[in-house]
Amino acid sequence: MAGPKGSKYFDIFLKFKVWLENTDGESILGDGRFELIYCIDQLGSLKAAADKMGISYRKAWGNIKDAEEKLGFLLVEKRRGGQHGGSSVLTPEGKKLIEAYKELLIEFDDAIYQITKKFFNKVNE
Amino acid sequence: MAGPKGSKYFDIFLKFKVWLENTDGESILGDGRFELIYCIDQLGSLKAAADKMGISYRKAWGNIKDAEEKLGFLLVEKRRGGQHGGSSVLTPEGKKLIEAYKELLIEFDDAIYQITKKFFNKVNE
DNA sequence: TGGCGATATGTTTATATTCGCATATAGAAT
DNA sequence: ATTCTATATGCGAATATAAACATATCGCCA
Repeated sequence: MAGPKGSKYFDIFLKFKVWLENTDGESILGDGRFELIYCIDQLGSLKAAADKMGISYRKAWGNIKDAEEKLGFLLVEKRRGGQHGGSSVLTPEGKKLIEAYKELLIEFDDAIYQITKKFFNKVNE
Repeated sequence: MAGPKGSKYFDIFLKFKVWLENTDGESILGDGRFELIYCIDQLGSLKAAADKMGISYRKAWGNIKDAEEKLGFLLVEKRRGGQHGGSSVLTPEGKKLIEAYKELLIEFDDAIYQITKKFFNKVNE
């Protein structure tokens, strides 16, 4: 599930990417961060999610914090301390976001398939 | 015509980007380069196109060369010397590519509009 | 043949991003 | 109290990307 989505035709690929931006044109959330949020939801921990994705905890934490600051609300409810050091679970808003995004990607894939087919037909006319 | 395309909802935007890649995962052509090619077509000169886009000739030339190398065919027919120093016109392949890309973007915009409407409805449920 | 203007290209400088190191803190359990 | 582990965060190093500088070449025309 890593890397941008896209369609293939012969040896050239038409790729696409979707992401959220705020009014200042700053990137808030893209595929990578959505996947990270998804992993947090699955694993209950930012560290575990970072490990699973093969990125450093520092980076994962920075990404979540940055997204939350730009969105203006929390995506993850974080606790620290305790027997297991701490934990992270999604807020209702975070949960809603990944659900909506998941469906978005499915619909995108559908649309892309149709559009790119036409594109390559045209290029090879 | 600069910057990524997208749809708006309240103060958050859903943006998208499309581009071509080769089998090595190298980016070949995106919005910027397509616009550059379009300008060359309009102006008949790489320098004039670079000026119009506000980028250096060095950069414009490098972009075109890079794209051509990765595609394996020429996008622009270049001539140097002569009364006016030289000129650049699109090859038939280059022309086809920008035509197809132009239509692609229109269809993308359509699809995006529908999909993002649904996305934001879901997020705000 | 000398000038002009666009193509052609290597080299270097600057800027922006990302990565990773180091370190602090919370809090349940023993 | 001490230990254990995940959250929290500043900062300098390492890369990647882009911008800028410097020159060479080509070929019509005066």
